[in-house]
Amino acid sequence: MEGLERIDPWRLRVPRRDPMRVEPWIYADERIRVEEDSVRQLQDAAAVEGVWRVLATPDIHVGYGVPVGSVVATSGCVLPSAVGYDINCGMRLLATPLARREVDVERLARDLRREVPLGEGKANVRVSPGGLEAILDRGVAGLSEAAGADHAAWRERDPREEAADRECMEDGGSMAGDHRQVSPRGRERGAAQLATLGGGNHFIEFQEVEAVLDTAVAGRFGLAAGQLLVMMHTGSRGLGHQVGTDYMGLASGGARGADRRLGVLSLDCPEGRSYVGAMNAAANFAFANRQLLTVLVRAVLRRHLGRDLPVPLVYDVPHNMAKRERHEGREVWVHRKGATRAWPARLMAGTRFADCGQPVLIPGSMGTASYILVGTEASAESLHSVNHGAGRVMSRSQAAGGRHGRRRRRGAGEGRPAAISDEAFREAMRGVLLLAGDRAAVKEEAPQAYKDIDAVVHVVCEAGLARAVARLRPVAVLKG
DNA sequence: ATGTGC
Repeated sequence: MEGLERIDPWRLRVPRRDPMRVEPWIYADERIRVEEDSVRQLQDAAAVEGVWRVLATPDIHVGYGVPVGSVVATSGCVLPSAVGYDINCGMRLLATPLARREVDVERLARDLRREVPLGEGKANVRVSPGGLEAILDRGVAGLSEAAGADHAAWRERDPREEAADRECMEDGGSMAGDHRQVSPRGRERGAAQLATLGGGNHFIEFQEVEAVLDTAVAGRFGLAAGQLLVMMHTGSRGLGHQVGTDYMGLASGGARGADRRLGVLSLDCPEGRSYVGAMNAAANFAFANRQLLTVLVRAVLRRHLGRDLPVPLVYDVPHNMAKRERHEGREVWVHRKGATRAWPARLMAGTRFADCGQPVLIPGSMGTASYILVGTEASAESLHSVNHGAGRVMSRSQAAGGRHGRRRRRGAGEGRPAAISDEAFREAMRGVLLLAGDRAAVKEEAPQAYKDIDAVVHVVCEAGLARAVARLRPVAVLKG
């Protein structure tokens, strides 16, 4: 793209000019498409008060104010639009001890579909107001206090298993949340939404380990070729969305640059500290959501494959979150929006990953491979961050030809790339069982609407930010 | 992403 300067085969520079305060860079090679509008968003983010670093991963694409696939570090303030609406949207991977070929995956997937509401606006587990407060304040650690929900996802929890699970979650599945900073409307939206999947790119997928790329680390993560895994991708649902809406609105009042969406909240003011409490509360809700979905997944696996089947959690990683971290000797707020923390062994001291580094879970698009990576010391240059997925190349309406393909516009719509045909979609999904909550909407997530995950992962590995541990192949996918 | 938009 014009205006970008190539640093080396894996890095592009966005030259600094007024009013930018810092110079962003992008991890991308010649195969990675970088939209002009997403570069403009990086330039705008680089002009925000208090900004210290701006960088983008190869899955970069346009987001609300700040691109998805970006890392923005600030000092003294937070930037809610650099976290986005789906606070603590993240990935979780469960391992089974079984080979995919010895399991009837289709039966499992169809059974799980009956347990998990798919799509937007769905409800499942309802908790009391006090129970919700415990979850918002302590995440997975608050689940045992939030007793009383009459639901299988609650009754079938195993406290010992849950304690072991917490050792395999970023921040132990528990941030310093403050339920009082979540608006009543946000709490209402979340009250009955635990153990739901949501829509868009969220999924639960049965996968097979197709290739082990680092035998030693894969062994440490409990992964071996041919193994059946369950991966999930979901976040904080309507509750997190409401937190994002409330605080982006609050921050926009003080926005100084061209884009009103890029308002910051100073941590010297109550509003900034409130956002941190509310964001952490929403993050806790998302951790609890993935935990209760895990209970349902385990219940289905055990019903079919044996009551005592071990189904350990490999790891749980957020990819939309702001966290206070120490980088290059200073305390900064690292906002990862569609970017995943990738800590090397040294930074995992005191955890069960102290000898190998943090598992990094990278989904491809629907119907394509996913990857397990591990962080490296060299990822310090990206503030220990990698991509979060493949990244869009087509908007939703573009992929489906209008909202769910129903609206086919003439005139203004002419000249834009053609929508994905039903035949091309079927071909791309060949060999993968697709169970979709909304048959029309699912085409918005077609593989063709996304970048090539192999190319994206290639860049972060070649740039030295992570090492590839395993490549996973989808077998059956549940979508919203 | 989202009880989905002018």
